Amino acid sequence: MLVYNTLTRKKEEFKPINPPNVTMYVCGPTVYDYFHIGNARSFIMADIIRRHLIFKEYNVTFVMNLTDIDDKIINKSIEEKIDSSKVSQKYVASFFEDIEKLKIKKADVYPKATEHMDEIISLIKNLEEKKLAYNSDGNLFFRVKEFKNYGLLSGKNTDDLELGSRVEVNEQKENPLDFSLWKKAKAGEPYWDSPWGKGRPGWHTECSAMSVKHLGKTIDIHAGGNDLIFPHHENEIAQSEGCFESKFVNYWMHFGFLNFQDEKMSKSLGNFFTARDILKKYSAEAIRLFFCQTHYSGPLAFSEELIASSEKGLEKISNFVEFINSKSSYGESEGVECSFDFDFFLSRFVTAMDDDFNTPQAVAAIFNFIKSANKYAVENPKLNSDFFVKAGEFIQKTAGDVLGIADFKQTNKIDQTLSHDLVNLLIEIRQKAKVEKNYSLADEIRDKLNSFGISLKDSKEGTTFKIS
RNA sequence: GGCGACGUGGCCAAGUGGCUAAGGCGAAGGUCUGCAAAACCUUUAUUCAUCGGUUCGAAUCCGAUCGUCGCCUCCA
Repeated sequence: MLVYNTLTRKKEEFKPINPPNVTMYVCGPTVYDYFHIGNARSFIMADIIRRHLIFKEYNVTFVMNLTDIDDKIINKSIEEKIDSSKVSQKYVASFFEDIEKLKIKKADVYPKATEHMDEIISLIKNLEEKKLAYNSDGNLFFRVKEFKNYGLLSGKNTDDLELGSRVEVNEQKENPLDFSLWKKAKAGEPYWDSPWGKGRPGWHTECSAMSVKHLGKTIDIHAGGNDLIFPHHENEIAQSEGCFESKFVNYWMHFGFLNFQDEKMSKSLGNFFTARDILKKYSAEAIRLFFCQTHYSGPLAFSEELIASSEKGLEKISNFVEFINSKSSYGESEGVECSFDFDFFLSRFVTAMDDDFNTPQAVAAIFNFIKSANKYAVENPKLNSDFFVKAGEFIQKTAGDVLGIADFKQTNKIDQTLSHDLVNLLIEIRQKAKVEKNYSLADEIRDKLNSFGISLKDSKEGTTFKIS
């Protein structure tokens, strides 16, 4: 398996520290608002990477942090005149609702910053003892100049950064590049007690502290959006490696942005759609397929038309699932032996995913499979059920388990409900009407069913239906 | 100013030195059907922003030009 590593700017052979175990940490949301569809891209692609590692029989421990204390949360609590913990609770709850709707597997742990104050404080204390951090009137800062590898991940050198005009000027800092580890509480702000007085952790500190606590000093994969490379991940490396004196992360993975109208979708620009709003119009599977059709690392332009076209593409998969479903349960056990080469298509899919999670190629492998399997079934009308069972397994493994854009098992269950028997009964009655050339009755049955969202489809082998 | 990504058919998007340049949407034709809808099948880039260069051979490597975007401040 090859994985592109931001740190080395190359694709590298993936070698976990402790195979078959893999430790994976993904930067989660700051819970001050609903997350937008651009955030969803990162969460979904991280989910797919994890699912593929599981498919490859790795034992993955997946951690996603929830930043539940920070300036934006405090601002929101002031705006809405409620306690900051109420703000974070509300958006933690909505976060879980949304990721469930997006068919994202739950992480093994969702550590919260506010529940790891001891770990955060001891990390900062350690840095202070090593002179990598200094206290400036109750605020703790990291001394960037003392950390040799600073800038390695983002490809920046400290001299260039100093020349940049955008570096924040803060009288309390020895150097404008130094970043905040602990913020002294202002009047009215939430606070935790520390050796330096009342305050709260800086943004970066929590990830270092929680990653080591739940996954260990050195982890296999740390992932997040492109915009986290600098300064967030750069600062995490400085803190963690400064504190523990061992390598923090072996593979750094970063997701490209979702753009809208030629600009990065972001809260601050206001050009965003929340994931929950998009979910009102489009299925989770269509959203996931839309993201899979572009490689995770590149930019992706968002528009409703594009999601709509993915929704259409998805129909090709769900039609195929329905087709094999209708055959696998009733299929003949004594038909023609199948000679279809399932392994060829499965290996194309796996090869694509093994090459730095190339989901566009993996999706192409699925569509190629469907096209060939359809053709094969047309050319070999008396196939035994073996073919359809294997086709179902193929879809379940690839589109189901790994990409999360189809669920063969679930559809299969629905097939066996009473409502299906009832619809089939109506189809039988309609068939009799058709034989008697009573087309007005036949059409009436079809139209009525259609008005309930059940569309009938006549073909040579009989009538099938689809519930929308 | 520093660093980085990108420019492939009507739209989206893989491919990064050599078989016929994946796949999806759209479009056109066909099969099926009492009609219809759906489904399925077939077709749809001698060409990869432009101009040079390297090479037996380049969308793929090198250089220049044009254009787009991102990071350097909170951001997935």
